[in-house]
Amino acid sequence: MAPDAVWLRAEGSGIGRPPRYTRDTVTVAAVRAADRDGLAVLTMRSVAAELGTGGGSLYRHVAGRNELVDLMVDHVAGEYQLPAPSGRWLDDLVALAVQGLAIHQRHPWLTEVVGTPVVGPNGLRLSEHVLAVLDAHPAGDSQKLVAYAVMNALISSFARTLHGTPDPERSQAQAAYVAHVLARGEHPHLAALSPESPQGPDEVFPDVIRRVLVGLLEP
Amino acid sequence: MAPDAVWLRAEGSGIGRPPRYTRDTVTVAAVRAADRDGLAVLTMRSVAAELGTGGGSLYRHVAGRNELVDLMVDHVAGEYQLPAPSGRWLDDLVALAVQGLAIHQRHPWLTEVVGTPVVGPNGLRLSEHVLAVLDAHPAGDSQKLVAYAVMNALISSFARTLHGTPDPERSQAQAAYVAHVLARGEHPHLAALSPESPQGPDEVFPDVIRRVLVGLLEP
DNA sequence: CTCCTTTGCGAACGGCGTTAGCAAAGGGTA
DNA sequence: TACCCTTTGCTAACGCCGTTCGCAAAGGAG
Repeated sequence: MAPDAVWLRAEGSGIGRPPRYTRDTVTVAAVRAADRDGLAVLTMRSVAAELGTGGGSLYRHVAGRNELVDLMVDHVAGEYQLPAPSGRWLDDLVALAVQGLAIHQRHPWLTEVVGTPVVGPNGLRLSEHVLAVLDAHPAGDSQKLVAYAVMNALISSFARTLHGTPDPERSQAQAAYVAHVLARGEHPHLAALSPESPQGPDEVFPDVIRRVLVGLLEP
Repeated sequence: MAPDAVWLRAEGSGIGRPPRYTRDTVTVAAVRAADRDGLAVLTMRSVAAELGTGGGSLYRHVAGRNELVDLMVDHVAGEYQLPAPSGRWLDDLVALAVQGLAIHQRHPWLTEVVGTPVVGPNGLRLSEHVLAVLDAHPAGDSQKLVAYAVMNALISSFARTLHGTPDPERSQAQAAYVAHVLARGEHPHLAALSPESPQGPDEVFPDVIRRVLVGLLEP
């Protein structure tokens, strides 16, 4: 028998010793620590220390680290503002993607989360809203879901390149290797790349999303 | 002083006790173990056991686990077949993306690798080839690089949905929660989704890639 | 006041990545 | 052949991680 999902397990039965932390308290502390230090160094003990307690105490409110990450992801998914559809689905989706990129910049650890997309209350609300925006669109369901998935993939991808590498030593070593290979004269197209890009990735992002969505949803 | 990248450090100086394993031997064993068990349970000790030795022995050939993963990624990037550009850049790029999806299906652990794209010899070869395919295209460098990044992001995203979740219990719990929320009557668009998709994601993949690339690279 | 349920918390367990120290294996030199 | 020198293989150990367990503490019900 599989255990219930987090969002189906009630908390605070009302009887017994009253809880000092809630599931949300733990989640907020974890998000704060991850915003500051990143997800790789986020341990149960560090989250507990954020609350002034020991590592084992969290397991009263959270089944484990993975579940805590799920809670964190859905928590920041609640930062999406979902205005009523304007009737112009393309504008609405682009605005949504821009919001997603902003959320990723506020919470850079989001790009370190791998796995399948977490569907908590806020994730479902977002999915529902995307489908509502596309309600009048003649495309089929699977086509709309693919567009949604592509949108999310591009948000993550752009956010990753915007953050840069979290390990400066690694990027330096890689840059040195690339320079060494390019100096050998092979890979002429790579060597001919202009080192400066005319505009940053965050400037072209809305246009990229718009073009991609047009390509996917305009016949 | 940052240490050199893996691909700049020579191995096998010719003097001293001859090595029993090479960097490539370790990489191949790690790829084999990851293909079988996944990246999450791939430990230094398990890779070493694949070679019949102890965990600490690997550090003679590899600086650490992260570097081993880099080697693995670049190793499987060598599976790309890079034929001469045909002159039809769109067909060439779509074929390349289909190859990438096949590589991800042969090595499902690739989707678990996060971080920045690894640039080893094979990764550089692939990038060079993409730029060669787009050589005659009038788009600017940054536009081509964005298209390349989008292509890779979509390959990973599609591969992830194709593999399904690695944890069946988790997906079952999430499905139960989604059913519970949908039964409450909110989220009408989500509830109205047809449970069956007319065609699998791998069938629509080439068309999706083609549409996205057209949207990005056709004015 | 006493029971009962729930929570907080520290210690402990197994496993992980990584390191240190030493034995082993071959080439160079006489 | 015998000896040195360099490089490799391997085991034990360290510190840290996620997780579990057992018990003390805190409040409501009777």
